[in-house]
Amino acid sequence: MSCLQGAAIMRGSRPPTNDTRPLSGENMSMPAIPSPASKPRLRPRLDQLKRADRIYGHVFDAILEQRLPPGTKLSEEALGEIFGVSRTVIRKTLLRLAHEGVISVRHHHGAMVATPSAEDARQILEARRVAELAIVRQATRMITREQITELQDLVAEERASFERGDRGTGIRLSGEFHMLLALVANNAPLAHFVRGLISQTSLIISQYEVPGSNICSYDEHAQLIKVIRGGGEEQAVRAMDAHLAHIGERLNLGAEKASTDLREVFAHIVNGPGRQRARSAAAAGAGEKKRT
Amino acid sequence: MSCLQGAAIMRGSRPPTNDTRPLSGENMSMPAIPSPASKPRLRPRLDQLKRADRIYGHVFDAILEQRLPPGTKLSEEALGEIFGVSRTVIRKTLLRLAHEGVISVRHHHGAMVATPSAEDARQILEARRVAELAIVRQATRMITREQITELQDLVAEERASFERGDRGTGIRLSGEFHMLLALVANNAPLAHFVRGLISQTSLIISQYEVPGSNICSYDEHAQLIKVIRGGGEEQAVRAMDAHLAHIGERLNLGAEKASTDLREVFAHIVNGPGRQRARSAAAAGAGEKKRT
DNA sequence: TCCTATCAAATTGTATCCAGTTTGGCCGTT
DNA sequence: AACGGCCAAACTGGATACAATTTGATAGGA
Repeated sequence: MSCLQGAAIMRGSRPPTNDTRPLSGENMSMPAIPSPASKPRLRPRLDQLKRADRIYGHVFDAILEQRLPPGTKLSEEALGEIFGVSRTVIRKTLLRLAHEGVISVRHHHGAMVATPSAEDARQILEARRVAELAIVRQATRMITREQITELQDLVAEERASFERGDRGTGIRLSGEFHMLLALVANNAPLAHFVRGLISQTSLIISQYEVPGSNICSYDEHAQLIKVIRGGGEEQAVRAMDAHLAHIGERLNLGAEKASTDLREVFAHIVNGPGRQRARSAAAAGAGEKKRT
Repeated sequence: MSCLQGAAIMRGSRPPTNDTRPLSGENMSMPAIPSPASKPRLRPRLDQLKRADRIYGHVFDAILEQRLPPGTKLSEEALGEIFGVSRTVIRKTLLRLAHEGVISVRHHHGAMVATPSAEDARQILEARRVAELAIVRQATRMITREQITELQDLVAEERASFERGDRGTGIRLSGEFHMLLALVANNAPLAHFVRGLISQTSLIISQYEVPGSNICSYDEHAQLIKVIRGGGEEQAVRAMDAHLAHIGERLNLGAEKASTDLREVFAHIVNGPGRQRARSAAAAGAGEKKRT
């Protein structure tokens, strides 16, 4: 596992729903992502964030660093007790995480860490490809010398973290690399989109990565910087494409994990012998995605 | 204005944060968007949605159809009274709308319909271009004859709505066209992303469209279908690119609207003669986007 | 012994209540 | 008369209390 998770940059720079500027007439509720021009301020001290944001950050990090593996139940009461707040704040946090796709929430069933299917994984990686190729192309056009230095510093940190065995920080920084690149491209919606995809990629990796492949990708990041600095758009796009492809190659998406969608598994059965309750399942599934 | 707003398909098919499937082992909290293969069920009756979803839908539609113009204050108490629920439910709804970028929420100031800046608009349209070009390419590869028929029916409805003067429905259907295309491409994250961008485009149009340009785009949609049916990916991409470009051309993004970011307007002033409170503004603006 | 139905514990969803913040108005001072 | 500060009303943020739903367990019957 390597190079595709990210946490801090995304969390810190985005006091999400209720930050904002106090005296502005214009206003875009798009998550406030600082442009690279103004000292991105990657990791604002957690202390000075609002409680809800702090909790969000902690849970987010825990998920990305896989201390909370996919499928883990996230009880509102338990979380509230842990962080010393009422369920109100926890619910707000969970709603945000759900919206970003890292947890799934079911009516009257609570929240759990998302367990993307192989098909989900395929779609997410493809979406990342679409977004990040556009980002790297734009970034190659716009990047300043200062920003190149920032990226290089980031990769240096990333490498240092991995080399001194601090895998957690390494994973985080490797995600931040992709985020910082997105900020360079100066497109807030795209950056926000990629941020979510990166975090979901983390879940995918923890589920589908083949055991042996513990290759870290800071060297690919360094290579990417070189190409971007060179200014060749198409070359940069190809480099990013290859980088993302390598991520996909380390996954085993061929065989779906054991636990898949039950209704799909038993789709051929006309009407199960089960209790009448089976009906409610079908009804609840009305507006839901159904691939194939 | 035409062809870029959308409401129903997105709302209806997406009992957002707390829908989900009841008996599935796999689970992806990505918004559940039905695939085109299974009768998309574009407009499930509002009656059978949960209250929170119903309210969300009503507000969402009102914003997209510009019955709630940008800048409108959305008081929790007022909304709660209108829909006959407590503020709790309203807050949940507002959080969701904020996540999707159609409203902006400020700490202790409440929610208001978003007023994207010209720069926001530029970024949103560019993001749409990135996403929709990829979508149309993929859709051209995968589309079935059935899906082509669905798209044609949709455009027919769209045209009929406009021709009988039902502009509201027309606007909705014209957005649904883009959404349906995204569903054909069979990539849930991309479809979700585009959904948000489409709704934000609606806000942009209501702010920046030049008065004269009341051209409706069902003919361009029909043309797009033809090209897609033809199967030429590059041709389809070019057609979509042109279509999106036309949207941008109808906007006046050159001169920022009157009300822009105050801090930017008075940036050249060293330190306003104002009360000490000016400081808090600067502090609150710490983690916020700062273009240029 | 196995199956079914009823019931209770647990947990989420919703409403209400209290606290903190903002904002506009009023009053005193200069 | 104008400016600055104080105060109260309005509204949002958070916590607690109550209602609804799920789910596992237990008792009854075939």
